Amino acid sequence: MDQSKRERLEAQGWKVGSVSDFLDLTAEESVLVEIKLALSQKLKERRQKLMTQSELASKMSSSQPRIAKAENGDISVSIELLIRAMLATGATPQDIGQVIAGVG
Amino acid sequence: MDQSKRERLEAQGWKVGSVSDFLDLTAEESVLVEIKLALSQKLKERRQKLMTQSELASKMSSSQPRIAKAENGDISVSIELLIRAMLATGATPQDIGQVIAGVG
DNA sequence: TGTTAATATATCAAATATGATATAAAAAGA
DNA sequence: TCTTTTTATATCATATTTGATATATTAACA
Repeated sequence: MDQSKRERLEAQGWKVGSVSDFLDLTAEESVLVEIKLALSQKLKERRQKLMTQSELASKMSSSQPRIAKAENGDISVSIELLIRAMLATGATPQDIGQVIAGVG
Repeated sequence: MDQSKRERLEAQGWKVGSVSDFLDLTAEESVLVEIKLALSQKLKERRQKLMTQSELASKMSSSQPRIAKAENGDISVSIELLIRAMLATGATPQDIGQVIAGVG
């Protein structure tokens, strides 16, 4: 993993003290992180083409700040919320599956 | 949706009072339920070939009862846990993506 | 520039999900 | 059958995730 990726993770609260600490994440843990980041990024991409964060938030009875966190890979956002948000942008299960399959 | 599917959902705690109540789920909500059920089923299928529920539970520092709930589509199990469990059986992001893409 | 719209950050109480434990039920094998 | 293993169910204190709110920052644009 390169420096910039690590910094991006750390900035969002992922407990990454150092590269070697990061390597202590099990393979499964880091795949999970990567899945979340991939969903975040795709969500942002889709949402920006269609509506504001506030509009998306109403569509799914959430809040604008939570959408901002979802799009920025904040650690407090669950995969569940990311998927709900993707669906609210009109993404199909195929779209979502493709994003996840693209990890790794 | 047929009667048996509805009964399966209700048995797991999904709030499905009647067929028409069920239809009040937004499209997004029911897709989310279907994604969870699809992951549950695939998890059970994979796990059974490889190990006991207890063994899987240790691998991911969870508990046997929670694996049972995950495999049976219990409403208290998050997509997050389902994905963690899939990964602990050796599933790849591709495997998981394929399951989700297959919904709908 | 100034004004407005959009996004980001911080905090928090309430809701939900968690692993643990105990134990019941079912399945597998003698 | 009896015994052991495996899976299911119930309960619960703890931890995590949630939407809401307030507000700061940034972007868009007149």
